[in-house]
Amino acid sequence: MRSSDLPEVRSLELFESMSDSNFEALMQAAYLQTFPAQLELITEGDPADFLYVVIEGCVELFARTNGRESTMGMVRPVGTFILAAVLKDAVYLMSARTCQRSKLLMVPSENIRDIFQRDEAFARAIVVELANCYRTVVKEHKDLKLRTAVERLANRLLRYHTDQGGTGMLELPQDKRTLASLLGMTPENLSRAFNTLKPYGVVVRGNKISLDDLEALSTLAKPNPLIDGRDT
Amino acid sequence: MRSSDLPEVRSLELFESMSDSNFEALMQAAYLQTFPAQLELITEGDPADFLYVVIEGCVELFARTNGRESTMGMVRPVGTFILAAVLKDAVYLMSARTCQRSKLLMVPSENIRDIFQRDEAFARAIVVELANCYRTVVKEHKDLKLRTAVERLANRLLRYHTDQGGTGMLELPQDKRTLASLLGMTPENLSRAFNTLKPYGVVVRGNKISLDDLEALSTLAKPNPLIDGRDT
DNA sequence: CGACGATTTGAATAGGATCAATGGGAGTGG
DNA sequence: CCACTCCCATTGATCCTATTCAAATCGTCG
Repeated sequence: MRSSDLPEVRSLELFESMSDSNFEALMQAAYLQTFPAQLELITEGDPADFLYVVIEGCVELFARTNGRESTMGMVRPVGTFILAAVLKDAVYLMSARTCQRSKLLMVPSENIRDIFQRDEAFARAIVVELANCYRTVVKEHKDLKLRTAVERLANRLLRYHTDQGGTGMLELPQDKRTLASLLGMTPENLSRAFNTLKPYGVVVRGNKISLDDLEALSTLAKPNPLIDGRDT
Repeated sequence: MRSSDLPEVRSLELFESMSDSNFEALMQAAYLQTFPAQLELITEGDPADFLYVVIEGCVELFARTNGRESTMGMVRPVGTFILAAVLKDAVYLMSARTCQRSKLLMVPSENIRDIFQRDEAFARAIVVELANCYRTVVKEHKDLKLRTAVERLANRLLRYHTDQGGTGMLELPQDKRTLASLLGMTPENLSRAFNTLKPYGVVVRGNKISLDDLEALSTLAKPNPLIDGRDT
């Protein structure tokens, strides 16, 4: 792989504490590749051959069953996906596709497991990463089970708003279609949810949103750090 | 703690590969305690002081927000809960209460983190356990997002049926009220879902169910190992 | 037997999905 | 630069699912 990409990978929490030689070994075995948009990278049910790291672009995790499909998450630089399947040497539970042209690092899962056995610091970093993944999904699950569609949207807008600096403006980081699926609703329903939020100061112009009455929106949304929090 | 309980704890996947001395140390620091039914053991948002192991009885994990409440999972002997919060030294994301009189082992989280640092085998076991937890929640999340209430119930019945030996009979391992919440619906709706399944050979007598037409039920349920599978 | 909680049933409502049709850019090709 | 096309998003109408509220029934435990 190109060494210019190494620093950002190395600085990933997952890789930063491992030994130099083990990191070298991992990178030796890894592939760095650019994929076009809308390419299905992995399919649920397939054996986990690689751990993926998103270097540039964006990847959508999704799941299918019985003809239906739902977006499970989005991965942006610099983030990894399907770590659990790799560690367990199991099949993927989710499929993944590129949203845009994307540069991905693919680390063979054998090498991950191998070095995991030998590098204590790496093993510990993996635990932290896994625990984060776990807690993220638990929060999403709570979100879905405890809130209505409008509440989920309201809280999501507040989260994006905070992430993007809290200027009263925000940009949706994905299609409304994808956002709808991520929030567990149909595109039509998302559109109506935006209308429902209009009286709360939510103004939509394409994928740019302005929040003109944060207080009202927060009162409706009732954000909860144990669901919406970044880290807690 | 009582040494008669040690073997079953020791044989937990999480503890079985760690060194004897570290296991001793963990157990020295741990408390074994019996709690009455319906006692709230931990509350989401509280700091994670202990890792819990269910020795006898049953514990319900649940979450609350904004006045609503939902069952997130059930833990039976011998299983652990809230490992991720303990490892991250973070707050609990879920609350827990006993369903029945239950005997629990409480291991101070400091000791867990301490030995996790020192015992490589333990660290590895933790990764496996965490990966399992993660994949379980992902499956539950897929279940909720991709299936209707009736489908969720049908698949759940098939799973219990298999777990209990596949004799055509099964027993619900919890209240219908709790099952409903676990499946993300109201008790009333669960009752109606059972009625919907009657033409598919599902006969309900209290918490005892018989499945008289497995083929029809499976055709409706379309079970998917990537959602319903125990281990995959 | 009586009381209580859990479950079931019924009726009305609300929330979301589906189907169908329209509007609105972004990109393409003339 | 403009017209065309295509896809996404929105809107409307309707249907279906699930929730809510209310009441009846069942079962269990004192």
